[in-house]
Amino acid sequence: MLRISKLTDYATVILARLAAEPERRFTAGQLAGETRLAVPTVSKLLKQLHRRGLVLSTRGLHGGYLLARPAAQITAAQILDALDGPVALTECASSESHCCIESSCLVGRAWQRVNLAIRRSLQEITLLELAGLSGSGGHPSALDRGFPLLKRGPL
Amino acid sequence: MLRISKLTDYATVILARLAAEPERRFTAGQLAGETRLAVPTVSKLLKQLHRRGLVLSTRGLHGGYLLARPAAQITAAQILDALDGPVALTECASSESHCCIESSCLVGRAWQRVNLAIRRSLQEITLLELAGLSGSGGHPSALDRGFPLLKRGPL
DNA sequence: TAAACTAGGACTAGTTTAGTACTATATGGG
DNA sequence: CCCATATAGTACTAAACTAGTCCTAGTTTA
Ligand code: FES
Ligand code: FES
Repeated sequence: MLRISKLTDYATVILARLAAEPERRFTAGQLAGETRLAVPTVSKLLKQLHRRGLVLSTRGLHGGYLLARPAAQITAAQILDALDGPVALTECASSESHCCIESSCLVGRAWQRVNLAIRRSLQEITLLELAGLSGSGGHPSALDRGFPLLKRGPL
Repeated sequence: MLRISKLTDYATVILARLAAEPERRFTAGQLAGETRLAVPTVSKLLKQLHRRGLVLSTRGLHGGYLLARPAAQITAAQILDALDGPVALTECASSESHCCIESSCLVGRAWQRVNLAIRRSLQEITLLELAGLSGSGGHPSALDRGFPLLKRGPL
């Protein structure tokens, strides 16, 4: 019903691997080997992640990839945005695609609010947590506090 | 990044229309006319909604569709499930599709938890609110209270 | 210069989504 | 009884998107 693409999932796996050893520089091949993903796929994803500024890259011999910033500062929302782009929950409500109904439609706005709420939630989830590394630090996870999904109605 | 299908959006529009006049029996043609959607599409969606128990149908002359229960008792989650089925956020984590990684992957579980949290949220949102009818009643909307998206970590 | 990397884009196959059409079935009125 | 008007179900087509592969170009170091 709500879905993220397989590639986005893979990207998270890759980022999680990078997060586990923030100092180490990985080549696409190494990451592919350690995550058991196909090399071209990993390569493609890393390129995309680099373009969006989530990883740093070094070219040439002994080149490779590195997390651009601490895992705690990378959110689930950023990862999703990097790969799928800022697609809205509904097609109508997004950008300027004019839905034929639009005028008679109160629903679009409602979905849009739900969408925003979900986004806000995803911004609170860091790569640290996705990678299962959150327990180590003493800081309280964003997941530990209940946070409000939808603040005040009406939609 | 997170998307519901256009058809699901249409279905919501149709349901919202039904919710606005709960007593009235609409034919597929009438609903299509009032929502400015194509008749075959509306018809198809109504059939689906009937199969999932969200609307009641009457066949034959003077037949038509009716909301199966008060709009306040129909949730966004139910609507999404009715049309897209219970698709999980990630493909891996869902059902029994074995991801090639699986063992080395902590990420799947994390996404799954996020998914559950979102579902729980969507169960709190009723058709009443989606249709923009929530303001009329005196009852406090589920959206008015902040509710916890993710309770206790770690993922 | 040669080897080991990343950058970028083009391309293909597969799957999903959206939309349409057609047949069968139920109801009620003339 | 028969027909008009509805829904029920299924099957089909076209378009869009996803996943994955491949190839060429550019960059760095030994
Ligand atoms: S604006 Fe497109 S369905 Fe509401
Ligand atoms: S189980 Fe499939 S990517 Fe994690």
